Amino acid sequence: MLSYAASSPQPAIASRLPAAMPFPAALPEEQDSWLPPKGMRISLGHNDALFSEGDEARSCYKIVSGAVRVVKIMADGRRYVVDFFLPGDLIGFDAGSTYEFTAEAVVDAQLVSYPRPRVDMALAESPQAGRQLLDLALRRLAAAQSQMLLLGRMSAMERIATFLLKLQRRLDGKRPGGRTIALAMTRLDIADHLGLTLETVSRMLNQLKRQGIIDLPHPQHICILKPERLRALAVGVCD
Amino acid sequence: MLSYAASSPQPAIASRLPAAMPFPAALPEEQDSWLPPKGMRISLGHNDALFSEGDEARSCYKIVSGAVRVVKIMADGRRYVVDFFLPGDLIGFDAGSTYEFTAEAVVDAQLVSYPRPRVDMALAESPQAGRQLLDLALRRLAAAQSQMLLLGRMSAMERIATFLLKLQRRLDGKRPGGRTIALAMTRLDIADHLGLTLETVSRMLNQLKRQGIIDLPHPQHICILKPERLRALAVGVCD
DNA sequence: CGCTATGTTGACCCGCGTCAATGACCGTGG
DNA sequence: CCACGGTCATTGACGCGGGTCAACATAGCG
Repeated sequence: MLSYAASSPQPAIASRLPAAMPFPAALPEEQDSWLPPKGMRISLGHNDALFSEGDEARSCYKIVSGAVRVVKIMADGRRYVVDFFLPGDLIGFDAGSTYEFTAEAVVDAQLVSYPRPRVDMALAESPQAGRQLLDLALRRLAAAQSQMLLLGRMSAMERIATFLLKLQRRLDGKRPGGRTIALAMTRLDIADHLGLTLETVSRMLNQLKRQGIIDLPHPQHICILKPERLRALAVGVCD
Repeated sequence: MLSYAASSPQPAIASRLPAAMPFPAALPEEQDSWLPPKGMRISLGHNDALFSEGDEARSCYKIVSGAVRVVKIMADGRRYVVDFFLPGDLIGFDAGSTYEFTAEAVVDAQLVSYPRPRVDMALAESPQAGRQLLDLALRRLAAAQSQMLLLGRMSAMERIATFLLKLQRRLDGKRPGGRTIALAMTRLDIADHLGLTLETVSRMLNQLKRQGIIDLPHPQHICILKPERLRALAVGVCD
């Protein structure tokens, strides 16, 4: 069983220039015009923690660049990656008084922080602000439910195929047309998100490559050659 | 692979008297005082569908008595039970214009329906109504996330133990003190909720019985004899 | 009473986890 | 520029947890 050394708990405030930026800069993705106009800028380095399970929830954050993963960890070190957050995504708005999971930068990332009192004020003022936040929560809930179907009932190959397609659609909104996915996360991150092991993820990806369905020019770059076959695999048409 | 014959799609409006009522009558569980005062009463018989995936979302519902399961079904018949809903619970409030899963009565059930236009009106009027609905959505989201950890990373025994403890806590709020859980759902329902098979659920329950941790006086009744040992199993202390 | 739905139990097997060895890549310092 | 060490990915061998299949038990229910 793996255990994960907790990286330094305090966020690295020191600014860094991201060397390689696998994800494009933010577009105004989610409807969050209701947020307070200006928040404090935060820079995180590779694997830095933004907050940890149990921390007092002081702020919520919007990703500007890079990528963040949200993880839950069991007592014995088993890890589950609840979700990956990309530029434009809002994170931590669903916490009560305390965060119930840990957030870490997958790669160097820039965020904007919105103190919760400020957010609550904005919610109290604008009637449709609450509505938009509710809609966001409901979208997250729907996504969580289809992830439960994936974890509960899909084979390894179906999970991988579903993940790749979903990731492509997400990135397509930002940088449309690209058939090549620039992966920010490692095989282990993907495995912990899909309820698999990193070996299984690697095997499935290379099996897809051998079948000519995807290409792997670089470990972190996945090129989808035959989306329709991937779609068939995601629905369970065998091999 | 099992396939599930779709029961008659239209809800059985004909009233029935529930013969055995495994769940107690509703208490004012969730804070939903903001709901319109009176909604239409609905009675469902065993396995009747309340609504199906793809139906136009006209209403949301509150369970008065009985139990309802919410399921997602894959093209080839694989099934996942997203959640079970007990008296006091609100169902269908998270739908967009159309339901994205099917709701069926586990046992005979009574519900109250609230037409969505009526609900939207209540939301527009009261400022804290929206806040309470948001809180409800966020509680559901948190529950979904811990279910993902269960599905992605827990062994069969850990899933069963976690499920039993969670179910007991839920029922305890309504009928406190009881060490015996009156199960409304079958082994298949439980299996489809935990990402297992009905045989595995049966084996694990009987293994717990052999170890003296629970008793099974009747297939639908589970008596928790040693909650602390169950709690240990849920966290992963082996056997 | 028999019919049907549900639950139990055993035998077998396979998909994926586990363990281990090797390879590719990258930043760092000599 | 290259040697070195660390991280990540790949690949193979092997085993096990839980899925699959099948037989039988039990319990409501007409």
